[in-house]
Amino acid sequence: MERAHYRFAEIEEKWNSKWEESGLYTVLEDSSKPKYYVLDMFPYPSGSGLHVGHPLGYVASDIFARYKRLRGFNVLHPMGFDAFGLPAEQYAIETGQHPAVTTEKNIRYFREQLSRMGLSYDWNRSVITCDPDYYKWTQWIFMQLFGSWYNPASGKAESIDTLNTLLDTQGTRAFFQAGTCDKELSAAEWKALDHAGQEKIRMQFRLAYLDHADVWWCEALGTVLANDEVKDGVSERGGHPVEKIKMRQWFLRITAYAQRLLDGLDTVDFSPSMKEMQRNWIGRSEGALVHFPFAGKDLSLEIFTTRPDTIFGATFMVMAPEHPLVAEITAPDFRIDVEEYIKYVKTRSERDRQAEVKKVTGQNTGAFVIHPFTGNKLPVYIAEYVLSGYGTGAIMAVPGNDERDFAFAEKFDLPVVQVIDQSAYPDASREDKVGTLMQSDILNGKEVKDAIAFILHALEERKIGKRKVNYRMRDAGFSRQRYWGEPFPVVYENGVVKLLSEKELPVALPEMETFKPGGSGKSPLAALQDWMHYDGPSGKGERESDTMPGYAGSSWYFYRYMDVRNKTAFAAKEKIDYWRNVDLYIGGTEHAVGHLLYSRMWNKFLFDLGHVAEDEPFRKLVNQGMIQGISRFVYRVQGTNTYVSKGLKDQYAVTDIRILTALVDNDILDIEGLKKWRADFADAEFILENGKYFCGSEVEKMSKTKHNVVNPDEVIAQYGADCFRLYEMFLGPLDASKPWDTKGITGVQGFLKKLWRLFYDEQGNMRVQNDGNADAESMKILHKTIKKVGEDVEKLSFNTAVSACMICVNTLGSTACTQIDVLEKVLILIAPFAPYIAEELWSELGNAGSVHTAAWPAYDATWLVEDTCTYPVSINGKTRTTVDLPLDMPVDEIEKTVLALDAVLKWTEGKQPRKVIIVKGKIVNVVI
RNA sequence: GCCGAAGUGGUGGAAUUGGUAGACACGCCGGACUCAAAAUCCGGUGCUCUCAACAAGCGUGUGGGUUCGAGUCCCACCUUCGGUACCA
Repeated sequence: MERAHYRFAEIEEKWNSKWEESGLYTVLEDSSKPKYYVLDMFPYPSGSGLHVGHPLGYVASDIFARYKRLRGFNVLHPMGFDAFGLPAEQYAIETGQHPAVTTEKNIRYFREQLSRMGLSYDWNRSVITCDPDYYKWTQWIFMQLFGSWYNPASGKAESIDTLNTLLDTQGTRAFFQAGTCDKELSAAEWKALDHAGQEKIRMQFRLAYLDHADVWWCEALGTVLANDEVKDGVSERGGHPVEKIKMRQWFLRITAYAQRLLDGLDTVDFSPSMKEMQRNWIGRSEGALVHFPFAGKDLSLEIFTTRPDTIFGATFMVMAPEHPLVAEITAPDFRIDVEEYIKYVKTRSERDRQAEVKKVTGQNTGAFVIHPFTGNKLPVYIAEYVLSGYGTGAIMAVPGNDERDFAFAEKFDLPVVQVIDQSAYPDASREDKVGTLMQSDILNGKEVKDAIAFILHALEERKIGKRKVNYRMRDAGFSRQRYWGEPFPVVYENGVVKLLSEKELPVALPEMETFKPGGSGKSPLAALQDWMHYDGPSGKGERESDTMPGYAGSSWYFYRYMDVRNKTAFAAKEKIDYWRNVDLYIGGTEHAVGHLLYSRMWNKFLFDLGHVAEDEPFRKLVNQGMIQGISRFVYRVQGTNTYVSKGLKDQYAVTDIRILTALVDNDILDIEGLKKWRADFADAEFILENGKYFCGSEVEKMSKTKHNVVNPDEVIAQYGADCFRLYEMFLGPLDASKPWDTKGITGVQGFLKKLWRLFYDEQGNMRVQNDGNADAESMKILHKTIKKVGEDVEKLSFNTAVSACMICVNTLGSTACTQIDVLEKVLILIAPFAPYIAEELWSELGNAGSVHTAAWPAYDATWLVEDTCTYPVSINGKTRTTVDLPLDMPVDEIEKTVLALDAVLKWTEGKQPRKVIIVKGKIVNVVI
């Protein structure tokens, strides 16, 4: 191989196959080394392949994994594919290609792309969620969830058997009182129930259970739609009307874990903002349940409020339009209007209902409730701003202390009563919990905090209501009316659900010709009558036609990596005991409240049952930012095929048109390229500036339709994987979103060339020697860099680490350092970032082993000491001069020297300074 | 709307976490090498006034505040991005 130039293509191909042959990244359990588990959020293998945004996190985790290996850890660093999902199914409906086929093709392409990047995954441990050997265990975990309940007494999940024992001996009374069961039964009454009746009660406890819930139904498309597929109240495809309908569906009782999910956040290393998002999502609030009896009926309205102190300010009630009592309590004269309003609400998304605060809608039901303290009659309304899923689906409206209630009262001309005197708090808003109660009978004169405590006591004493901790989070919907997901391992016998036996796992997804919906909102599977009808070891009945959602397979995959081929368990106990949990998890913030909460819940559940070793799955979480694309625009003069350069576009009426980003270099358009790109530009005319056409640009999400996608394959082909990796990191901090502009890559390319040049001269002769004479400047920069890069990598501040490497190589170039000890250490520092070139040069120095199994160098602090220091001298905050002083000069000595400087005397005009500010032994400011 | 984040030169970003703003790169300008180009190397580059230098002034989204000192802390606002429960 010619040595004069850095030939990345040859080097990378050579080492890629050598590493694979030698199994360099194969990892086994090894109790002699500390373990470290570095995990990437696995990708959904979409049809368009990877773009330059995907590898950001993968490169970062790879650098960290390599660094940890150099530090002596046994590192588990796997990768797999989250392969079930909606896009593959939609593609199948459109093209008739089986999702399994397209998914497999996509995965192959993803793997090929990933393998070029020099990522040190142990591919032997790869998982694919749509593989029956994998989803067998997803189904198995579902069976455990179905067979378990959350025992509030022990604070953890237990087998449903312990619930049966409790019910047999005590009935449901205690659960009824706690609000977790809707029937109050004695032990005898419970025992008297038939199987179906008992199962109905047990359903209220199981961690995976059946219930009814809304889905978006589109009559015209004959299918259930995802929220994403509904825009502005109509289907995104075709613009057909949609409405919400109720369907029987599976749920996971994640709310049982609400408090533990909240508490667990204190034990993990997530960013404060990530914890905040999860806390807000869980949304714990302390308040009260209060019963307001309906006038003239033997019924009461149960409401939840966080402000029981304002109960005397309640002037009306608002129920969610979906509230089960609405039909029953509506007065005859109001029935038509109420039904009309409910129909309107059915077309509204939950987000719209909350988002449009300016638009106040609602409807009087004609019913009244009796205020339990005053005996006043209060009208009852329904309104979309009250959601059925939160609290009890009904509120007492206190317009004096709630903005939305106030807006509602104004619109419907309802009374507003001020019950809190906030005059002592002029800056407080209407909703702040401060002030003194007034017009509130027994609460008058009390501060809000005391009033809350007092009224809670009064409510409980009079049996009108009780304290209640409420969570905003709802149970997780676990059914999808889709084909491309895990089938449920259940059978319905006369409408009563029952698990299949473990021996029948996996319940394979049956083959299908077409993937069209199964009619009346059912999944495509409903059309497979042979499959739907079950007659096997577990009895006779109907199967479940719904499948599990995307998050089922992704909620536990990190355990399967520990023991991918296990046939008898999702992972062997001893492997889980070795690897325990994920030490560093890297992925996007978009999963903050979805995937990260579900997988934490599954983990806690598996932990309760003794299947895993740790209560939390992820010790440390780092969120990488999104890499955006730069969209380029040309400006067409309206009604012509003439395009005007950006600087002149204001003189015309123009339409902005996105063009292929690759056709633009440094804002200047390649006109010939554009003409060839698309036929409609073939005979376009251009109005130029200084003989050039300047394009506009905008930073946006990378997507095919915006023509701004940059494919890593092309970048790697042109610059090499090492260069690509370095540039991904050099772009900016890991957690920031930033646009990709390939132009800047020449900077890191130059760095790699300079690195090469440290080892080979222009004739290709090796320059490195072993004469033991590195000059002081080389030693200083080396040890400074070891310290800096080590600290930066620990902080995952890879952009600054790369900068430090650049400075180091530049400096060693100018000192003409050829000393082997120095250069070997530099190679180890660079190895995690640019594994190929480091390996090549390392082996060229005559090393037998791999640079990736070397030891991270230690720095020698004696080389980091400076003899003098430049002190800035500021006077009244402005830097007036600087002075060089020895580092070991005592502080009072420094002070004397500085105060004697001409520049200082000039500014103080001989006066004694008022104050001398010294920070870390430096005089930074002299105040006159 | 609600929850979370970000805003620093022409561009990506750095800043010891309250102490010399603009490290390191890209781009641009000038120079060397070359018949020429590419590549490479050297120098310059926040803005304003100035032929230029010195000096000065202004500068971290906007408006206030705290401080000897604010990109960093506090208050209000603007813009952009992520999530908002069936996209993954």
